[in-house]
Amino acid sequence: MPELPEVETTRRGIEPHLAGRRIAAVAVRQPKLRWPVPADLAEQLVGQRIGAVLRRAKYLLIPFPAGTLLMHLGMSGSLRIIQGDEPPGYHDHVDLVLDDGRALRLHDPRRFGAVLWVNGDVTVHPLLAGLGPEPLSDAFDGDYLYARSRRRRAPVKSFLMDGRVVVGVGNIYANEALFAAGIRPDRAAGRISLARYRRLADEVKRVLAHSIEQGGTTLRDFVGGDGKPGYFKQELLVYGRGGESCKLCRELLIETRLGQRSTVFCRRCQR
DNA sequence: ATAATCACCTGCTCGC
DNA sequence: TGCGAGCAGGTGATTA
Repeated sequence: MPELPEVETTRRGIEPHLAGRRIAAVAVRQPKLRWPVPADLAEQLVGQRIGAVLRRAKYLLIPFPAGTLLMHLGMSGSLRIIQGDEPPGYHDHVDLVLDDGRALRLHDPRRFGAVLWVNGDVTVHPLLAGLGPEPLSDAFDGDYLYARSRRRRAPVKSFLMDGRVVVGVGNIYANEALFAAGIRPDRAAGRISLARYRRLADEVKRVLAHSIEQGGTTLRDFVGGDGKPGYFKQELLVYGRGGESCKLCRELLIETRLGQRSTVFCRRCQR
């Protein structure tokens, strides 16, 4: 479910309900996520007051004086605010119970998500230390992409989805941004001009920012922290449309596989 | 260093 | 209706 816009939508949805609250209890019904949920999580969190909910890449971070709660939604995770007496359903693995009788509940069928406690400076944690710039920051632009891509033979789509290059560009938005920029996803990253990378960086920013405005892309049952679905899906131009006709030129869209990921493009509009 | 593949896990759709 | 195959929004670990 979650790409960057969905994670950001979640962050915006839950933060107002968490800020200022103290954590009254922690319930872990299934500790086997991507990594084990720490057995001493409650000891770190109970009694602590939440100030803010931050995001770095697709990680959600809740900082405390002694360390940071780090969460990731993986492929199928979602977070929502519930009334504390709502009984947990199947795949409702973790609750952070708040002092106002509500709770933050993690639901994650595939369990690729994570809930970790990081002591001290979270930015030097191995999961975060090597990450590339945020796509919506000024550090990410066409000149940066061009410089990082020289002599790289991997497909530009794989390059764009590499978190060490830039974070937060998942499969949906990589497909969409490459279509918008008119670049074939299987072109070698090192063989694309500066001008075209400038266009690509602009389209990545535009597509992500617009999707965040729409509340993310709802596939299956994603809902933001406020329970509202995302509205971006209806605007997807290529993702999930393999075999259908291009909305710009009517050519049949090609669906292939790059780096094990479903890839859709138009061979007329993208070169 | 870079590129490709594997792995984690459940649920759903498809073809037979 | 049942069953195996393949696929799904991510990304760290492992292998060439």
